Order: sequence, then C-alpha cells, then structure tokens
Amino acid sequence: MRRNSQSEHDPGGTKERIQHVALELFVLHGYEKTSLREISDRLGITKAALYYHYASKQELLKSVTQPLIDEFELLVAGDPDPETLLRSYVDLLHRHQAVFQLVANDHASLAAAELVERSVKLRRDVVRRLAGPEPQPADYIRAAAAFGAISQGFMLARRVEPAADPALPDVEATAEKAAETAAGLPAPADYPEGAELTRILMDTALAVLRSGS
Amino acid sequence: MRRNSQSEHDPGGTKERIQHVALELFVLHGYEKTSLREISDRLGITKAALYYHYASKQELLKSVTQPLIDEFELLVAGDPDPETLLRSYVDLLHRHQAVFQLVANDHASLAAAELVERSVKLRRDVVRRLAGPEPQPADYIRAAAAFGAISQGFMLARRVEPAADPALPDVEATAEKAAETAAGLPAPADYPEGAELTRILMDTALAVLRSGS
DNA sequence: GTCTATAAACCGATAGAC
DNA sequence: GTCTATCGGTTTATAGAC
Repeated sequence: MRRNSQSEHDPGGTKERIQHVALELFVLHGYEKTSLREISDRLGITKAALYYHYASKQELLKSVTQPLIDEFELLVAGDPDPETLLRSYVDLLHRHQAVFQLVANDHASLAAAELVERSVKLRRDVVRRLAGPEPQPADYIRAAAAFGAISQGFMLARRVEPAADPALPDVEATAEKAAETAAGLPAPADYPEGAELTRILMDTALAVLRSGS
Repeated sequence: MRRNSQSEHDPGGTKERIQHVALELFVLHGYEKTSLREISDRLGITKAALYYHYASKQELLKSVTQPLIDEFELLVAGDPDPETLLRSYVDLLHRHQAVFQLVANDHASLAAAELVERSVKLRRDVVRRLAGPEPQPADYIRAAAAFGAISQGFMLARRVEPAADPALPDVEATAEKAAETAAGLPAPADYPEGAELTRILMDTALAVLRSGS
C-alpha cells in the first residue's frame, strides 16, 4: 500500500496542511470569525479548492477536533483512579495543546463540531471520578477546581502563540502577539516542560483534592 | 432627578431588557453566532428598534461586558495581598456570573469588545500577585492554577443554564439543557453558595499556592 | 486538484414614515 | 420608540472548465 488515506501525519499532504492552517486561525480568531477565504489565502489556493478536500467548514472543524475528543473518551473509559486520570490528562494536553486551546476558549467551535454533549459527558465523568466515593456537593466543586487548576496552569506554560511567519506580513496578529509575550510574564519557552511540568501540575491538582480533608 | 441614564438597574427599562436578553444569547450561542434578529425577536421588537438604543452590535456587547472588566481592574489596582485578591475575585464572580461565563468561554466576544489587551493585563497582574516575591517559573504556573481552580470550581456551582422560558417554545435550547442538567451531577441549586462556597474555593486556591513548598 | 464564476442566504446597518 | 424596506457586504457552498 502507498499511503493510509486517513490520519497519516504526512506533513506535505494537502489535507494536513489545511488542518494545520485552519487550527491556527481557529485558535487565533475563533471558529465563526475565521472564513474559508482566510484559510485558502494563507495556503495559496482558492476557497473552492478547499471543498475538494473537505465537504464543508464544519467537516474541516470536526477533523481537527476529533483526535482530542476521541482520545479523551478512550482515556476516561478506562476508569482510572484519580491520580492516573490526572496524569493521563496532562499527557493528553501535551499532545493536543492547540486543539485544547481552541475548544477551551471557543465554545462556539464545540457547538459547531456537535461536540457539546460529548464534552459535557466527559467533564461529568472526570468530575465524578475525582470527587471520590460518596461525594458531597463540595467534593464536586473541589474536583472541578482540580481539573481547572491543571487546565489553566498548563495553558499558561504551553500557550500556543501566533506563529511569527516571516514569509507573510501577518498584519492582524501583531497586536495579540505584542500584548501576550511582552506582558511581563515568562514566555512559554521559559517554563518547565514534560515530566517536570507534569509534576508541578499534579501537585496542584492533588492539593486541591486534599483541601477538603 | 428622575432617572440616571446609565447603569441604573431599572428592570423595566428597554435598554436593560435588551442587555439581559443579549447576554443570555451570547452565553448560549456565542457572540458571533448570535444575530441581532435573534435578540429582537425574543424581545418582540424589530432589529431596527435595537439601533435606537445601541449604535451597533459591538456597543451592545461592550455595555454588557464593561461592568465586569471595570470592577475587576479597580479590584486589582488596589494591590491587595493574595488572599484578599482571591476573596474579592470570588465576590466579583458572584455578582457577574453570566458575563464571566461569556468572556471565559468565548474569547471571540472578548476580542469583539476590544477587551483582549485589558484582560491579558489583568490576568498578568493577578498571576504576578499570586506568584509571590521573587517567583520561579513554577510559581507562575501555580498562580495560574490557583486562579483556574477558583474560576472553574465556581462555574460548576453557579453555572448559568438556559432559561426555561415557558412563554416561548425555545426549540434550540432543548438539547443543551437536557445534556447539562440531567448529566448526573448536582444542579447548581444543590451546591453551597455565598460564604460557604467562597470558603471552599478559597481553600482550593490557597492549597494550590502552598503546593510548591 | 485547482481554477473562475456565481448562486443563495444571512448579516449589520441605515433611511424615512408614523 | 418602533416600524417597513432596503442597501451593501460577506459568507458558505456549488457548477463546470481545465
């Protein structure tokens, strides 16, 4: 066989290049604000050419968001204990930073991808598992707080910034980039990563869960 | 004097009714997806009538988001110690639940309201203050995690659900409502509120900040 | 696989009557 | 303060040539 037609990483593949550019623009401006013309312009093709590869804007969005949600569901379905669940979640975030940033900051994209139900269910299952046995209402709050601590802590350290594409003027991203990087906080590159970052985030989440005892 | 023309609560005032309906729809579907026709239909007036009260869709959005951001800035400008800052933040969330839910979940609305710079600056200042003196990169991460713990914990307990408006069929909200309320987690009304909720959230955030020692 | 051209729908916003 | 009518622009999506 020559090539698997789906989910192959082949960085030169047109479908993958479309996904990459689309994801970047979706994260930057939001799904609704990003037009197909914007995406095709950046790829140097026309809007109509996009439709050869994806049947609709919605399908393009789905193809981008599916890997994260599928893997998350698989993870939760394994019924892991709280610590394993949290550790796997941090690992998931590492491998799907940009998509996570998209769906976390742009609920409209979740809705457009028809992923609201699945993500609500995921969140429910995670919170339930973190809340422990015979949970009080306060235990659910602590579970959600632990989940939020990891998510927000991770996003500070591993935020996807507008790509400084030297080939294009990239006019519209200038303001955002300046506002975030020169904001007086360390740049993403300065934070711990990998195992060290995971350890820090795990400590915050476990501290939250223990804060009720 | 008869009436202050700005920011009076007068629940019968047309401007306030518009803000209320607009906020609800913005939270539900996102700013970009919500059309002025949708808002005016729900108010029983026409789209054109909206323009008598607000010069543009953007101005309507700004009028809705401004109270939260203004008060947040005032709060941070006071240079409070971490515990006071966190406590005031929880109080702020209590008084601006819906607006917070909007800007937290729909970054497109932040951008449209031209509030990205101010909110980035706010976040930076909060994280800095929570990170303590001579912070390491890991301290910033813990600060962001503490902030996220409070925000997400609060949102679980005080989430704004689609209004069950018996006067209108409210077709489009059915799926969302069913998915969220019947999801197997306590309903917002079942969680602690006020001082008790504040105490729980404060404990989670302080536990995160202490997790580095 | 990419193009030009265009259809069809919707949007924000304005003009002007009442 | 609300209405009807409409303008100008953009969007997603399709048809058909190459």
